[in-house]
Amino acid sequence: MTVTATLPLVDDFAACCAPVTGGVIQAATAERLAHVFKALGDPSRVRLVSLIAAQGDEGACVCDLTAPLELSQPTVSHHLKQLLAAGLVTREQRGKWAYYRVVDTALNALAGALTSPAAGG
Amino acid sequence: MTVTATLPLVDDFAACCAPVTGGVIQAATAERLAHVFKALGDPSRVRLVSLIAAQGDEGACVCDLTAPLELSQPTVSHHLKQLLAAGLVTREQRGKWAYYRVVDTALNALAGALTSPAAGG
DNA sequence: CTGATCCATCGACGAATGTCAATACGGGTG
DNA sequence: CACCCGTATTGACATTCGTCGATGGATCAG
Repeated sequence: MTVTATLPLVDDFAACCAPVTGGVIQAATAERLAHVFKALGDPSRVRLVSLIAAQGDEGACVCDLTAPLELSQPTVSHHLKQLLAAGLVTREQRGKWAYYRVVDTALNALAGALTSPAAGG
Repeated sequence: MTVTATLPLVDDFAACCAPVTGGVIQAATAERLAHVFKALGDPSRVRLVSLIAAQGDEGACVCDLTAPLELSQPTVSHHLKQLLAAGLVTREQRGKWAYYRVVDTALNALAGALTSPAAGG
């Protein structure tokens, strides 16, 4: 695994934090990264992440998310499912409500896949 | 606009670096962010960015990109167009060839939209 | 000018996506 | 038990997307 790139896009994204910039990434890695990016590739889902993040540890239930997005409840559930599959949020059933929380480490890992390896080599 | 979020997703992505975590983002901001994320939401384009980044300042021409991706030349051009529209790469016509380069600042800004405001806020 | 090379655009096609209304599931409440 | 409420799933639909082959435009070699 030669390291010649000046860029980012971790070579082993799933393996956490990824020292990034490991030259050209593998096809499988690209697929995993693209899956996460695609989850953020819709305005509604970006807003969803922002709204959920704004609730912090408390989490946000679906009923709080439909109004600000002006979307139907099934559509919101659909988007949440994709964010969940991408590992960007977690789901916890508390009584009758489902609470979603943002996975900060996932966002940080994603950011790490984008930025240079701190030029530290 | 109250600032209560613990999260990211810059409130003014286009305005650079974005102090991020400015509470809930605007719909327009979400749209711009989603547009960029969507550009990275395809495995081929993620690999493309990685391949181009590996060429550094020299840049990469299309002819060097079709083989590793095992895609037709029109398809690669199509993907490059999207990356260009998202501001993730630049295009420079040098003689007969078109050279693409990665825009590091765009990747950094995107990463900034994902990470917390350094917990300093 | 003729031909070859690099690249972008066009047209087409199957597949995936975002959205909704309707429905089903599961947990509280009476 | 029956009923309501919050959520997920299903089915449908128009739109977008990823891909290719064919074509066109621009540049370099003869």
